[in-house]
Amino acid sequence: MSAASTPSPPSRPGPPSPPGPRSAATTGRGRPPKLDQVRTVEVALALLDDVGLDGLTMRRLAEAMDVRAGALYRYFATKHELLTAMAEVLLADCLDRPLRSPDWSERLAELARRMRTALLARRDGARVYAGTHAVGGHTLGFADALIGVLREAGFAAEDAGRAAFTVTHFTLGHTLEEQAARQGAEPGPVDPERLRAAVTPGQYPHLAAALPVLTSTDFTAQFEFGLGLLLQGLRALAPGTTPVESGNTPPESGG
Amino acid sequence: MSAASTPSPPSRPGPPSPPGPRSAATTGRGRPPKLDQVRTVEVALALLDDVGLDGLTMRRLAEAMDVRAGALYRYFATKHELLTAMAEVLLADCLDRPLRSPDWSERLAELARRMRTALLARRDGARVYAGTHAVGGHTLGFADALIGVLREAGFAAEDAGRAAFTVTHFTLGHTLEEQAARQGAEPGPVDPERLRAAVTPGQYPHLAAALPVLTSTDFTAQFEFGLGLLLQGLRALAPGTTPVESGNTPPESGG
DNA sequence: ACCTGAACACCGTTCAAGT
DNA sequence: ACCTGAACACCGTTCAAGT
Repeated sequence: MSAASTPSPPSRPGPPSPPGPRSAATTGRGRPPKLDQVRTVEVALALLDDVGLDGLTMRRLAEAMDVRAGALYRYFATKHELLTAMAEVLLADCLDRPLRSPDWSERLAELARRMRTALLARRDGARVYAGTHAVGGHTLGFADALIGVLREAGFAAEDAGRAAFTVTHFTLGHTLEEQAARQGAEPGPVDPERLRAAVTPGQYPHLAAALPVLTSTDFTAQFEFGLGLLLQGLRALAPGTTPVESGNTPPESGG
Repeated sequence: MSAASTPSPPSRPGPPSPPGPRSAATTGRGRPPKLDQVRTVEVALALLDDVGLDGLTMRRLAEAMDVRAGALYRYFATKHELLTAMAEVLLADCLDRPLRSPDWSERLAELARRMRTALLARRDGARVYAGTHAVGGHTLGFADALIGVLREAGFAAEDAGRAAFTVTHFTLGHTLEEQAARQGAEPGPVDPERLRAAVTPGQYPHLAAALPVLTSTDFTAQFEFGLGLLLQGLRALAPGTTPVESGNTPPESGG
């Protein structure tokens, strides 16, 4: 809602693509198109929630939009391009409200939590995100915010970039596993059952000892633990860490 | 090679599966089968390197084994089950040599590095691993080793389990992105080019400042940075950290 | 016991032709 | 300009029938 920018420019640069459909009427002549990029992505995301990534086909999406499958290819050159547009929208709400905490590590944590929440909000969201490389406004804006928090904390651009990668990769890996565990991993029976059966205490003593936490469904606690480790490591690495009191104004007050 | 254990027991427990093919001759009567689980997984991994995960179909695998596609279903109930067996073999070499370092955090790092190396060793290895939930000997053994290192360092089983998850999720997320970046993300042009084009310094000042590291191809440095953050966080959390000297014997010398 | 042949119910993608 | 109809070249999976 509100002032969310469109996920990608309407006219694609590549020569093999058709003229360039906008999100609404193009010329004003003739009847309005039944399809457009924005609505197609919306319907695709709704369908994703219904049938999952493996069930999301161009034919089913076309049916949901009351159109033949071939018509979709006027707006997305490939299914992968559609998935990329979907991934872009997944992150749409991550920056819709300000980061209030004065503590940079808390602001960083908040961004990571928002990313996890955004991916969890739709069925197979993490898989969609992992399978694409969106470079739209939401994705780039999120990455910019992540690096921005770190640079304002005094990190050099290089370390800030690396740390942002680390946080993103951990969040993606965690959410991928969480989402797989939450819905029984596509086919077959539930995971903890198989794990319990496979872990023979004699062969895997440490695994057996940790079995309660390994089969726990408190994924938030798991995520916070990992995030805490990363933040702890970052704090130890942070430049100019005056141990306590003050130290709130960023070194560059440019932005 | 050597004494690598078979990835999974030959007879499957589920009632809807056929009798139970072993890896070689079953009765000794009749001509030997053209297929078996172990060889099928080997050929599938070789085919994966050739054609990638998206090109790996049951029909192509069957062709590579000089058999019709239907025959594969005597050994694997679904394609997903085959992929799970492949994922299991991916980690086969992770524990084939001892962890020599006396420093627990270095042993943990070594395990994470071996996991990354194992996933990178085959095309789309990280995607195969992420898409499955193997519970075979190699996967469980690796998890047991990870938790074991942490418990020997004095961590309680619960924290050890959570930390093992964190390391695994980071490694998976990183390797997924690394492997995607290494081969131009399936279709389309290379990523850094699109990223450079999309990052307008005015809109994304922090992204622009970090662009060199974001488009760097030194993935090992990136991985080591993230791993270092995690280890730093773990060291700060480690119980009974006698700063230097001795402290090598695990709290329980049972196993 | 193990595999073939043939089918079922789908896929993503292309493109002439209609309107 | 936008969509349909119809096809192309595939998929995963099942299962009677052969040997």
